Amino acid sequence: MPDSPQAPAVLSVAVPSPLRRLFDYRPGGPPPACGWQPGLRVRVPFGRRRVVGVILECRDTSDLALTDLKPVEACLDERPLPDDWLWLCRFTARYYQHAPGDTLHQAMPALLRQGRALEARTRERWQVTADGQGDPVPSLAKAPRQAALLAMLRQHPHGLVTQAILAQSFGREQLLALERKGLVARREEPRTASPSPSASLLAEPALPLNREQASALAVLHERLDAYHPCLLHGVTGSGKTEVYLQLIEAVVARGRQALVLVPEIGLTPQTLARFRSRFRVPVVALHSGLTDHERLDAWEAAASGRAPIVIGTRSAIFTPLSHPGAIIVDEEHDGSFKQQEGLRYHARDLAVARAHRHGIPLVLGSATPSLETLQRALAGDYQHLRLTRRASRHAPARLELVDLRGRPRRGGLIPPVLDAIESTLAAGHQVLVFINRRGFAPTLSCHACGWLAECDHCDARLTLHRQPPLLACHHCDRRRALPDACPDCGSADLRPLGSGTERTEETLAERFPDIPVHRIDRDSTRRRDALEQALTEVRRGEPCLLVGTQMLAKGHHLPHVTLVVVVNADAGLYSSDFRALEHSAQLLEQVAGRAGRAAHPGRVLVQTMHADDPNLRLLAARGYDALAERLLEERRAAALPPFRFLALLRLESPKEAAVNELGARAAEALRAHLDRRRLEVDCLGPVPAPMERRQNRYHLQVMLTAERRSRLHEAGAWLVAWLEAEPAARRVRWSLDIDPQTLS
DNA sequence: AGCACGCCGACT
DNA sequence: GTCGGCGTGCTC
Repeated sequence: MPDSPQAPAVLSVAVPSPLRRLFDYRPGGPPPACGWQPGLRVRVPFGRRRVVGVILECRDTSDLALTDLKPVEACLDERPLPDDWLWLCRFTARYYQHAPGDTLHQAMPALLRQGRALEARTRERWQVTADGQGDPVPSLAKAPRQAALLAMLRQHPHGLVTQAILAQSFGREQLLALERKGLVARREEPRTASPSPSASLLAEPALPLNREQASALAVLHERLDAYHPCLLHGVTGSGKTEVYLQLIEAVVARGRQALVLVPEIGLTPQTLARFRSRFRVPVVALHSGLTDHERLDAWEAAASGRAPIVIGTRSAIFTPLSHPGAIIVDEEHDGSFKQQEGLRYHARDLAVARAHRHGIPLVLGSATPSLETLQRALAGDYQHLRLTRRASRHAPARLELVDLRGRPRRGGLIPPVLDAIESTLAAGHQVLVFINRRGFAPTLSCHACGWLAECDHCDARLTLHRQPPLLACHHCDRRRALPDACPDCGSADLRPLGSGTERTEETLAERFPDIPVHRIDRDSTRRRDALEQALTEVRRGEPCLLVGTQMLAKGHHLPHVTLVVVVNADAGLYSSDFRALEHSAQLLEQVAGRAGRAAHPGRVLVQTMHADDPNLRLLAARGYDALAERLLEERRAAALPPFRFLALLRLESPKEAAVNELGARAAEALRAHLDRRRLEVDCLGPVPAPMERRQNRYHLQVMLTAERRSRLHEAGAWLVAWLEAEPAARRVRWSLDIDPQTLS
């Protein structure tokens, strides 16, 4: 069949490939009923393969001769993919200078990538017919199970789905028999049921708000129809979630959808339960545990508008919404919102762009906002909503600095701290010991010659583990057996150096033999549900010790903990990464927030070798907000983000010479271009990355900084084009990281 | 990224 | 004689 008269001559298609351009095809196969349009998936020949691509442009001409274009094999959709989704993908590809095809591909559920149709899977719902309502039903006199089934279905005016019926130990044959007799009827419905219009929205009443919460909510309610970015800046325990819930209520009541982004470790069964128990409408969760089919169902339910509330981690920002009403980013400062490889997007920043595009409210929530967000709030770009009151009657715990210098340590802890732990346990409370290294000890050393166990693939020490006993590199997968003697001098006097979670756990178990010690780190929680199990145990409230890494710092509600100990606060103090102190302060404040949330006030003991450090002292004396303001002044003075924009070219190769040469040539070429074009962009480097050798690959970076984002963008685009044209760049892995989150 | 082509080393 | 190492080139 010939194409309709208005069919375009050329379709520009984004194909799954790292190439930063589109490929032109001629229309082919049966044309879609809606006509050729951007957003339609097509199967196309590409090289020697057949791939699924997305039409991005319909044109009349191509740079190539029309006869050189291959025809599309088939159109896979009846309607284009959602246009808000398409817009976001194109925005993302442009902003992060990433290949359009790869961007679209990553933002799509796996089944759509494979060419499956975008349609809701259905299930059957069974309802009693008018005939079935008649009483008694004579045809069931000799069929007691069918009669019982009919009686059960009569209890449910909205009917029951097959699965629920089979779960009541009725058989499919009984259903079919009732159907043949015209007593029940079935109908198909999507897996994610539409909210029934009659039912009330809330399944349980909203909680009362304090004055601050109420005024924050009032501000949000005022402008539900416009782009309205807000920082919800609330201390731990101040009730941010209740504000989210009541905002969502207002959004859903207006027939709109709410999208909630949470950090990777924040999508716990508790969080989800809190949302699900509040609302009578479906809450769709997007997490790593879903099957491909479930993910597609969720995507379709969001795109069709049947899912009024969508909650998920970073990648959920790419969920299409037919009736967007608000976007909420909880713990907006959390590092997991930034993807650290491939398409290096920041979900929080995309949330800003998306809310702006849709003209809807955006809530960025945090107790310890990122300096980027805080600066925008202070400058008035975002509305600054503060929640300063905690639900419990206690003021947030202050950090008490404990000087480590010249004190003997056991398992990383000094005697007065051990004493404080002892008296807390004696009072019947729980103690959380936070330590930022897992394993038994950060490394193994020879007491005779000073040898240190080092990885041969990375510029890093090997970590000593006890269970099982081995030396492991935390930067690659390298594992080594424990040596009996020093490989350098033969001495048998090998000793652990420093403490990790395992050693602190061991020390505490020895010192407090009657008290259970729960260790929470990546190793101890590798088994599924191990974390939830331990936390359930802890929530029972018996005195116990918790030893753990960052995993313990975030979110978990631990009402019986009244003492928090930070084994070493010094990691971020003197780092070469200008964001290290910000991240470190956020973590300390989060850890401190675990103390004393219920009936008892809390204490936070922070061990440090730098008890005189002015930043640490400011944090301890006046809290995160005061330190953040000082850090902002430092950033302004040093011309660093958020007062200047950054992009980082990362280069990596097993061959040291190859990265060094390419890095030098790229920086040189870029600097020449910047001079020529008088672009107000600075180029620094190349410099080796903080850990130059990782997994036997050499890492190098070139940094671009600019006061104006458009200039940075222009320079980045030029650099990418230069690298794509450069043959030597094909032997080195490189990526341009826009708004890098860390410099490592 | 795939995927092929092509041109040199140790095996059935 | 060929299986296979990874350099090079291409994808409408």
